[in-house]
Amino acid sequence: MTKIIRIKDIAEMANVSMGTVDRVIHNRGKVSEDALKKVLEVLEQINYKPNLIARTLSSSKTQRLAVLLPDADLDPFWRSSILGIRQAYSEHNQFGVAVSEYLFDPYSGDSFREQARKALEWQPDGILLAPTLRQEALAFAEACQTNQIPLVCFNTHINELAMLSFIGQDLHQSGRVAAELMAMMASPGTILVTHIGEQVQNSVHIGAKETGFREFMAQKGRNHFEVITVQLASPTSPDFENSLAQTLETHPHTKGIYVTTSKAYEIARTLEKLGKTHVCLIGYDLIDDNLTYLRSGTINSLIHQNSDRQGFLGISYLTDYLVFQKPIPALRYLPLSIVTRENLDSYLSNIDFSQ
Amino acid sequence: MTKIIRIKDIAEMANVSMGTVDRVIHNRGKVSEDALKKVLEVLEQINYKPNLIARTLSSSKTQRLAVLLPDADLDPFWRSSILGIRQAYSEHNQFGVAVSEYLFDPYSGDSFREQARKALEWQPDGILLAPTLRQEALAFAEACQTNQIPLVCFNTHINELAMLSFIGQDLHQSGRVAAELMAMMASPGTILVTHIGEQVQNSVHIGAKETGFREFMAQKGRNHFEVITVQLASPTSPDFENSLAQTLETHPHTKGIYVTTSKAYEIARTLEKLGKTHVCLIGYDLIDDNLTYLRSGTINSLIHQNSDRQGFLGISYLTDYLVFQKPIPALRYLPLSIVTRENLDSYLSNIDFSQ
DNA sequence: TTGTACGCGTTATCAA
DNA sequence: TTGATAACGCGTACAA
Repeated sequence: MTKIIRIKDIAEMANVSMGTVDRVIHNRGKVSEDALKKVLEVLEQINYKPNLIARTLSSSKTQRLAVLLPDADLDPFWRSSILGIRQAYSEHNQFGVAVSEYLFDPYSGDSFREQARKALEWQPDGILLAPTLRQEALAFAEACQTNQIPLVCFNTHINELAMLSFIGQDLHQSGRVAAELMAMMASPGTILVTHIGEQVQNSVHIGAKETGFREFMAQKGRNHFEVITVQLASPTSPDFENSLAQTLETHPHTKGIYVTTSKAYEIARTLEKLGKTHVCLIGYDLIDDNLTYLRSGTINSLIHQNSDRQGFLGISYLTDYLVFQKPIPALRYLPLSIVTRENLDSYLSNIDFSQ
Repeated sequence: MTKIIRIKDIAEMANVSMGTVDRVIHNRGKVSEDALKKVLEVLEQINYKPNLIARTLSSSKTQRLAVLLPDADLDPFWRSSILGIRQAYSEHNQFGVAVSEYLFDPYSGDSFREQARKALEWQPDGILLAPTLRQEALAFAEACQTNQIPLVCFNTHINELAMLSFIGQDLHQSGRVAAELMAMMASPGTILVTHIGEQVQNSVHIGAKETGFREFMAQKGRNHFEVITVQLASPTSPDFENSLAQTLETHPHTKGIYVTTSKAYEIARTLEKLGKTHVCLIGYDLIDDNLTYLRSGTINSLIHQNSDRQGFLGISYLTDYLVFQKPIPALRYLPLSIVTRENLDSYLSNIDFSQ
């Protein structure tokens, strides 16, 4: 039971006032050589840990956090991120944080720039960003830097982008996990890899998953599998179904399909129509459409990106950084969760974070 | 931007003093009918949320949390629980909680009673318990109840035990997940189920996993698998190896082994000696010995109980309940995480909880 | 029964 | 450059 050391105690030990100690600790200057030395000496000896409770109570400035992410109505993938963000907000707003959401069209540069402008206009103290568009994100990050606003990114990693922290998953390893699952579940034959629903801009992003997938298959696939990358028509176009049917005809020994995006349900729907549900289908993310087909068995497994947790951690990190002045990790990879029919419910019941 | 409503504000609105408002909110009595009514009226209209920061700063009473769990030196399974507990402590001790650990021998009633006694002697405000021994735990829970000490349990669920909250996993579903994995990975043949390392007391505990396993196999196993429960010699005895070898001889078509405890490494070690690593082995928990064999491929998959998270949540729940007076869930099932060679590292890098 | 005043540890302000 | 002091919102002890 070591008693707590307060600023007041330090002041007494160093024979100075609390104000001086405060100035030294936060090095705000305006301290004489002499006083500085005395205080530092005491600080060396004892292990001062500031009382964060008292600090937040005192400096009751509310920190404004702007969140920039795609509109979930345009891509359901983002629904769970928002849930995590709101959950974090509801847990942290008592520490004096305000969160404002700016939703953009994930494929429209104009939309992004518009929302980014609004976000900066709000004069936030921190920003959480899902950088779906490379060029636009880079420009925005620069704006943040010149404005001295800390930036945390999630979901999509962009190398050259300067940020405080990134929260997401290891895409390369994620591809390996998918391949491992495929090798476990599919019969020997042809495996299709498709990036349905993704834009060209994200080629790096996508490449990592495919590279990981192929790497595993080359190392551990025992030559049982032939991996072929296919480009399908957009799922919104009427050609989509034909395009898939034709691909399957071209590759009659197709035993598995790896969808590197959250759009596996589009494939599943068509496979059911074509009566080809025996094909082993692996995709990403626990969005409603995917769950339907995971339950019916057409989708065999989903890799869970923990998007809810990504959002939650994003807000938590910014709060820690701004409110509590805690150090936060520069990189946080979340687990590559393997979800099947049998453990699905155990994940769904954990979408809340109350801890 | 709704401004914060303080007790002072309520007092002004109701034309009473802060003291009166305080008495009403915490219903400590000593309030006249008249004043009570006025304050309640205001409270109805506005949505008062007490400032938890100020509350904890003010009432600087430290809450004492006693933790009762098995000594990790006697069973490595408990190592990660402790890590989670300590992590939670390090994050919450600024809110004025003190944690004291009481470690017992998981198979000794005497040891448990001894530690339980010490724990109560410490006069804790809340208790976190891993109830490995049924009878002893029930008696202890009663003692807690008569002493009015809130009790949270984790890992092992005991039905009749009165507690504030339970944190663990759905054992029956866990068995189903194991079976699903087995059906994916093992060739048709005999599957052994073994409860190695568990005591008879926990038959209910164990039964749920096996029931789930058999249920899945009966429903979805397509008669490919014959499930047989085997009782092996204790892994500490010299007979262990022989006992397993003999079992494998008795069941020559053995294609898989499901170990319902964290002791899969004992089987793995022997399988390697016997040169039978082709047998599909599924077990529980990311303890070091298991990881070695998961990496070497002798163990095919581990179901992760998130024991670290269990401990973390246990402390968090008690803190929420005692310090912040928040409601906490009566039951929290954690995900049934499927861990393979490829996604293992993504779990290991997440043993910290900094959020 | 009611109201007031002090303390929790820190930050911020202001006079010296 | 310093030190004293008033907030921050709540709990509590004590006086009215």
